Amino acid sequence: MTQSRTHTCGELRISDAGKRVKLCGWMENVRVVSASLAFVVLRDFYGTTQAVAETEELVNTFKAITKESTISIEGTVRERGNKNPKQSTGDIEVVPERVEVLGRCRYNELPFQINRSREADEAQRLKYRYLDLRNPEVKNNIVLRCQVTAALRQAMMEHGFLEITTPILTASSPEGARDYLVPARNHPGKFYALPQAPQQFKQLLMTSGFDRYFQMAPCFRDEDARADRSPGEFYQLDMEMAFATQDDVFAVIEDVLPPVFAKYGLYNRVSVAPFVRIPYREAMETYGTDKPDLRIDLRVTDVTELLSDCGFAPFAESPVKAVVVSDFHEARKWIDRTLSAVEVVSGGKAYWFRVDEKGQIVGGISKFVAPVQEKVVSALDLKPNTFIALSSGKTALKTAGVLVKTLGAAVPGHMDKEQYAFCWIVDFPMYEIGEESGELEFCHNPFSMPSGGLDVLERAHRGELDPLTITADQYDLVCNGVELSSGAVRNHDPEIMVRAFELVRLGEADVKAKFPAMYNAFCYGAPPHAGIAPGLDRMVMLLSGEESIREIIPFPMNKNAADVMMDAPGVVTDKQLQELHIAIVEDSDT
RNA sequence: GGCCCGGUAGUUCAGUUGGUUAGAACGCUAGCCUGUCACGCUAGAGGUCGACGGUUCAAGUCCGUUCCGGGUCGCCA
Repeated sequence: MTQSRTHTCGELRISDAGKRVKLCGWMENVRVVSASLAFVVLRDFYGTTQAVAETEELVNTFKAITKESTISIEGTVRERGNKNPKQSTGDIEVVPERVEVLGRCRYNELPFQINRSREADEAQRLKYRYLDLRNPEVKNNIVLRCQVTAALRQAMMEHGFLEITTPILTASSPEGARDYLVPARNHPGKFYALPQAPQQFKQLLMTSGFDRYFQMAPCFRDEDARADRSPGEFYQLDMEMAFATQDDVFAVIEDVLPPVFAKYGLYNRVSVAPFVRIPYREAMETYGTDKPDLRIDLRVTDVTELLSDCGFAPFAESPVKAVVVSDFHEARKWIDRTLSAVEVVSGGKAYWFRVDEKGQIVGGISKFVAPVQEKVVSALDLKPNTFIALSSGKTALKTAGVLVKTLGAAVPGHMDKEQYAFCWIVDFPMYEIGEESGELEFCHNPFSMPSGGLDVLERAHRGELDPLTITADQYDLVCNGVELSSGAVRNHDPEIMVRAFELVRLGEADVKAKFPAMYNAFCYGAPPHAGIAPGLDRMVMLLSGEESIREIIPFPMNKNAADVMMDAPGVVTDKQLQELHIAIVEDSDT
């Protein structure tokens, strides 16, 4: 290229008519109208511009170039005879005098058509992600991600936070998710781990006196994927504040996130500070989940007393939960389809009956409910045309939560969709009875400060208080039913830490063994501190409206944590293995 | 690891109770077309129906096994 481009493909307007320009880009399409008339669409990052070929020679030149080759076009801008109001550059076209192929596309058939790549098979898209990203619809999500990242970073700095990067090669942490391990060449038999989160480092920074820390932190967890959970790696807006309480953290988040959501999201209605706060137990009881979607007006009602004796076997000696949906007019087929979708998602059974237009209980398990119709109708205040979905057994609450979410979204009139509705889930329990062990265990993480501090723990140790009633100063940030983040006021006191561990039959030695740096550091005078880490990927998902997390990651891995484009994970040479003191052992179990 | 859904042309899909030569759209190739913009028209090429095994006179279709992809439960302090 003797001369660089003068304009981008999204730039030229009617006022540029007459100018001599040079454009570069991908040749998206050639529309051949006759032997001596063709229109060429040139695309780059910024947009598309049409060029016109008006001689047989030029038409043949373009016909000979494969689509998606990169080319440069030098020529003159001209007002179009037929303008295209749908295009920002639709008033003009370029009459080429010189066309040069810069990078020839060697294939006349691509794995998928660029402008329709979103419809293509996902494995193909991921293998040819560099082609997929040529599609403006796909590319725009990545642009959005950059803008959101930049806006969050700027807002955090305006709030006095310093961005500090923490190690990627670090120590394996004993709890939580599976670690990604990295063999240490100079330490035979030893491994680094990729951080599941910069948790301990940010707490150490607090101990060092960095008052307000944040980081666009890469986190690595070797756990299975979901539609909203990328396998392997993800990013968090990780932050921590010294001498801070729960309210201080909430205030920062309530100040930082809403403007970003309003500016870059699909909806400009966004919760304002203070966000609704819902205690964990209340959320579970009324929404059937710890990540309620406040845009939905349905609630879970406990009907155990009302229905456990109705003779329907699955309700006997089991909690029974109901979701009452008013103004319901869907058909039987719809009900079957919707409830079976609920069962797939929740893993539990869903039952139903409804109140018809005459006020009679009909359909589903009505045979069992009709005999106690009066009691049920008055207890639940049932009006005609009401649908009642029910769940029971071990998964009653969870299934009810899925019912709320599914029915709320599917039945007209129960969801005010076009908004970002934030809430805080607070007062998480500190301890629970472990399902396998049957003994007291930490519910979430042992870093959180128990509400009430040392005093509460001492009372629990003395048997004056059920440890299961102890809550932690721990909180989740939820938006539209999506868990964006967990956070907590941390336990910065070694003594409280030890006492907290002792309740689950561990002691000082265990604390020291598990978190040596943090325990030692806290023994040198640590500030009370608190923090949170909203997931960047999930936020961008909400803002873009995408339902798959892969749509907002530049180069995502597939469900099985494989990068089919780079062929990772892949085999390595024997020499590499030797240097790392690694021997491959075949799986022997059958 | 369990469960659910899917795998048919380069791509996205249809394919009825098993039945003659497996179709459509887009894309591709060729021809026609002087203002297209999802250009249009005509013709053509393109298939190991994921793989293996079975049932049957006959399998894309039924059965079994297996591989791959997605969703979900477990898991994700």
